[in-house]
Amino acid sequence: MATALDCFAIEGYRASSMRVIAANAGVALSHAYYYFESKEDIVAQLLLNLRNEQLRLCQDGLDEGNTLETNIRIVLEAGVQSLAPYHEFGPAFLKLLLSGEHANEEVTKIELMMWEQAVGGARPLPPLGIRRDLPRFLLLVARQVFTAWAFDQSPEQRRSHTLIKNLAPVVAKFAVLCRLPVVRSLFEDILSLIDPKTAGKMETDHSVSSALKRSKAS
Amino acid sequence: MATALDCFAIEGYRASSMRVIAANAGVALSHAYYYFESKEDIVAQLLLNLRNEQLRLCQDGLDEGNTLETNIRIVLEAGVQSLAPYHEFGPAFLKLLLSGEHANEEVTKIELMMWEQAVGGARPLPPLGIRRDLPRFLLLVARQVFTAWAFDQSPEQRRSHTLIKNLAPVVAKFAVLCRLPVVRSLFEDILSLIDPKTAGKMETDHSVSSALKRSKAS
DNA sequence: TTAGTTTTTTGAACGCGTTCAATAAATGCT
DNA sequence: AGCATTTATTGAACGCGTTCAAAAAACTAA
Repeated sequence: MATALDCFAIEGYRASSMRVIAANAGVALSHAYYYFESKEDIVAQLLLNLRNEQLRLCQDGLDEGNTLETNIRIVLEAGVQSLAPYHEFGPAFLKLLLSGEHANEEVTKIELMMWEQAVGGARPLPPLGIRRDLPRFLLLVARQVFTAWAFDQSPEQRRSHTLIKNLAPVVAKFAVLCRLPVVRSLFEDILSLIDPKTAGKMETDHSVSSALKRSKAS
Repeated sequence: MATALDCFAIEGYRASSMRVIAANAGVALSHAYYYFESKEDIVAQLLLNLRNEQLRLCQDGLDEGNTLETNIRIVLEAGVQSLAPYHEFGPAFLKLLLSGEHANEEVTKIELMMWEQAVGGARPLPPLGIRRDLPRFLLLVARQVFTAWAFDQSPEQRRSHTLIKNLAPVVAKFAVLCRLPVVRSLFEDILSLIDPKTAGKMETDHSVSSALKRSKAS
């Protein structure tokens, strides 16, 4: 594992074939598959390591009574900072996360933990009504930033940094606006979209007509 | 090309290796690379074909004075419907779109065209202030739905259909809420995030205060 | 017709991720 | 000790996407 990570860091993704990693570790190619199920497996472990580093990186900045906006920036910046040396892994990371396989539950757990700290440590505290769900929403936003970062071809991923800088105040502002009932219900609608709780019980196409009726009624 | 698409439709993605496609077309393997730069190239053309089919599919439903919500649903549903036979291509499609390579500009053009029709043909018309930018915003939303669809493992991608059904009213509602200045500025902030027009000249964090001031002033 | 040039088409090879039957080494049991 | 069984390690192979120099065919000009 250590050899694989070194290999990744030094030689890069494309150059770090299974053969190269195995050779650098002094074992046969096929022996690598005795320890790892696949190459994706190694990438998954790398991502987990990097998320732990992100957690460590941003732990200092949080819990100091910052603005929510500042905390959002701290977490996101720690993310791109820890991932920066492995930017070429971006698409592979993304595929891993989106496909929902491997041990990405652990990754999600770490990410959620960070966002809970970011929300809980923010002063002033976000509106009470959304305080509980805000971390999950921020996780969603962060995944979006991650997607943008993964394919960011600008030098040193400048565009991703700019995105973070501009996105943080928007999200923080949105959180504040959630005090207004209209915005608040929007927030809840968005969150309810991603959870599979109400999945798989409607059958007919009555939804079309009902949608028409509803929009006419309102 | 026709053989390749047939192959994709009949045998599926994984089974349709370059060798199989070439054999089915009655040519040598290397000859396929005389016509296509890579396998990704074929996938790109397939996606373009499917977007054209989506355009054709939803052309009937639009331009009939539907609600914006209905139009959103029509376009999104036409999307998943046309893509359904090629669901296993999802990750490949996604990588193609996100990496911004190949002829995906043409794909984006078609998508934008559909959203312009969806917005322009909606009755009542969306708020004047956002009418011009709404298509681009909807394109953004659609890409998000596409991402979810690509990795949707539920039978017949039910979850994606549910997502569309629930998402459409939320987005339509958001569009209506854009009459409120606070929500409207949120909308503009989000849109300004994705365009690289204001990229690489801001240094200070004045954007925070300006955003707050704007929401207070309005 | 013939020679030269461009366009099509091919076979063979490369490195990749992955699999598998086989051997070698370590371990447990009596 | 010796044998049996589990664990570690290997070499060889498979199919994949891709490349490339060279052969075949088609075309052009004298």
